[in-house]
Amino acid sequence: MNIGDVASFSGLPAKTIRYYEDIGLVQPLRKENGYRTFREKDVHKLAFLGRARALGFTIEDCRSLLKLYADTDRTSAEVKQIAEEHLKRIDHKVTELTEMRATLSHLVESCAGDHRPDCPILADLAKQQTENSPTKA
Amino acid sequence: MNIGDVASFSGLPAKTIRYYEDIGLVQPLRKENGYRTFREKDVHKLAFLGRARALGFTIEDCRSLLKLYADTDRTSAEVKQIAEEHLKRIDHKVTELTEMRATLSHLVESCAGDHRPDCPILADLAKQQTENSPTKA
DNA sequence: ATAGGGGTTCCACCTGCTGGAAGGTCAATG
DNA sequence: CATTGACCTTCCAGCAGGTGGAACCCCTAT
Repeated sequence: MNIGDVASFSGLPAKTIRYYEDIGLVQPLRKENGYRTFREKDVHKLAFLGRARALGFTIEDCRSLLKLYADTDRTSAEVKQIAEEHLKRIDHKVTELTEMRATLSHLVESCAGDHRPDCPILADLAKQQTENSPTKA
Repeated sequence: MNIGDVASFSGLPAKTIRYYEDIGLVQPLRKENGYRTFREKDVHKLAFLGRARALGFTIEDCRSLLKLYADTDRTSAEVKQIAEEHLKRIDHKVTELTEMRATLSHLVESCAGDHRPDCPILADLAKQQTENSPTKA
């Protein structure tokens, strides 16, 4: 299978597939002419990657998951741990976004959005506040 | 005010402040010795930036917001539009994450997480599926 | 004089691709 | 047999939004 076929089959752009080879996630063979040849298992791996990425796993997570997938001596605990950590990351992000959303939608609602310059959104962004604790540089 | 003072005052790392100067968000003066000197208004701008970034606005949004802030001929409609677009982005992201979360937590729950290798998480990631529509390369 | 805690620049790296240039290959057509 | 067009290849640059580090200067206190 050439990369184009794999791309349409897996839903991943050819560029991404090449990138995945670059970072060592898949190892397709090469034909005489230099073209990549993807075996069943390569295609399967790429589909796996596509699904894992769609669930938001990082590339490093994917690497670990693929390793575990290939390792019949794995324990499901190892897999679950990765998934749970990822779940935590997702929850964290959602919380963050939800807080932003709350503040922002409040501001948006209070803004007339007309021809006048007065704007509570800008006012809020500009308002003086008590000193922040410094973030580590 | 030196950069360190501004950093602890605004809560932004010095590195970030330099970066913001680099991309033209703030224009501190320079002392004879090359040190940056931040005026009231620079510090104010940086605080503004810190708050806008904390609400998730992109740097380009921040640039626009600062411009509007400085422009007394602005209309609140212009500001509101930026905020509303950002709100939409946030909602989109939350939806995305929530869907991931649903799938993922379902998988995590179904996984024993013990010493055995059988794992529904891996099984799901590996499962054969109907052909995807190709993503544009 | 020296030590430390500022500051400066510049360059590389992070994540996860994506775009584009410059070129090789292959199958089909004129 | 030449050419066209759709493939494929590599490599380099760039996106966002910083962050880390090296190598160096500056200022104050001891």
